[in-house]
Amino acid sequence: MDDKFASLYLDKQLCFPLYAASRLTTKLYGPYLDKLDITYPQYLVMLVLWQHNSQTVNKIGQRLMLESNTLTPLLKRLEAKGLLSRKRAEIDERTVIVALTKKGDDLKAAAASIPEQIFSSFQDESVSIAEITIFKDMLEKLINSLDEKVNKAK
Amino acid sequence: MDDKFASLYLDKQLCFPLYAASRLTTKLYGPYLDKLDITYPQYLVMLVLWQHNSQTVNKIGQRLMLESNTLTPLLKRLEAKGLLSRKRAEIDERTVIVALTKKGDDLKAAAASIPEQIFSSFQDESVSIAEITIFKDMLEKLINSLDEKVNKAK
DNA sequence: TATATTTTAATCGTGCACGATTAAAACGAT
DNA sequence: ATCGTTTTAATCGTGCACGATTAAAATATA
Repeated sequence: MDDKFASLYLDKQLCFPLYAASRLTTKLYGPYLDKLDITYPQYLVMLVLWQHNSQTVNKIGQRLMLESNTLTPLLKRLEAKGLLSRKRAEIDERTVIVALTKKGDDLKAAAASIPEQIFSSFQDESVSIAEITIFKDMLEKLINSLDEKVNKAK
Repeated sequence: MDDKFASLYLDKQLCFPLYAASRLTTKLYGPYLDKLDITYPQYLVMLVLWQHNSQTVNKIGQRLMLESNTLTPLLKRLEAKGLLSRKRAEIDERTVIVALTKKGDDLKAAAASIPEQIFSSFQDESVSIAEITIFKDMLEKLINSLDEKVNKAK
């Protein structure tokens, strides 16, 4: 059966599975993050801070591909939870330095088991580690390509 | 260098690339969807309706993995644009039937070139069609696995 | 047939995403 | 040194996502 609109079928497109997979992944983290009382985007910010503490809003944005319009309110919420501090840099008053508090740093220990638990929940599946590695490589290639196209103006 | 928190590094995780790829994909569609005056989630709903017209909110939700709390307001916006109609089914007053209007159906022609244009923007890349196919298969496998884990209660 | 249960869409509140704009600080070029 | 440009974070408005709840209709059960 020939259909000149076949390209518009949902299942022919790459865009929907990416969207669905991303949302499902967020939900998968849900129960673990509830225990830490943070959301998934907040978790990503904490990951960045646990790996490289004390950095500008801009730097966090580069690492997560987010800008201040998203980050500023999110960082304020994490500040309100007592997990980080925000203060203007003396050397350059335009920038705001975000740094973990003791409480924020301590949360790292509670979060340490999450990747392992997420990972092991896939162990009984037909998806091998080798496959996941290939998949992640392709995903990163795709991101680089997309990033170039989307941000070509900048 | 040994690091007991290495698993918490952003670049070791699968979750972030999925999140980033999904957001970048949405942005890539941006310019094309601006011309149709719809958003990306609205485009997904239209794809579903172009493929199978006249269905309940529930059915659309199954296809996009969304629920009425997200869909109802979104459908109302598309209704306000004159692209679809919403009305209670006579046979079962609980359900709402969503159907394309003439205008909504006509938009299909304008959208028909989008997948091609998106696809061709990757042509100069090092990503082959074969690779994309493998990637999509893995993505769907991942979605099925995630869906099972996330919705195991239901 | 009454009553309990399930299904369906809608509503509400919170927290992202993001385009567009703003204000202040820093920088650069004359 | 001054003035225009760039950089940086913040603000604002709109539109998702989604957990929790609600109300009405349909269905199942006693």
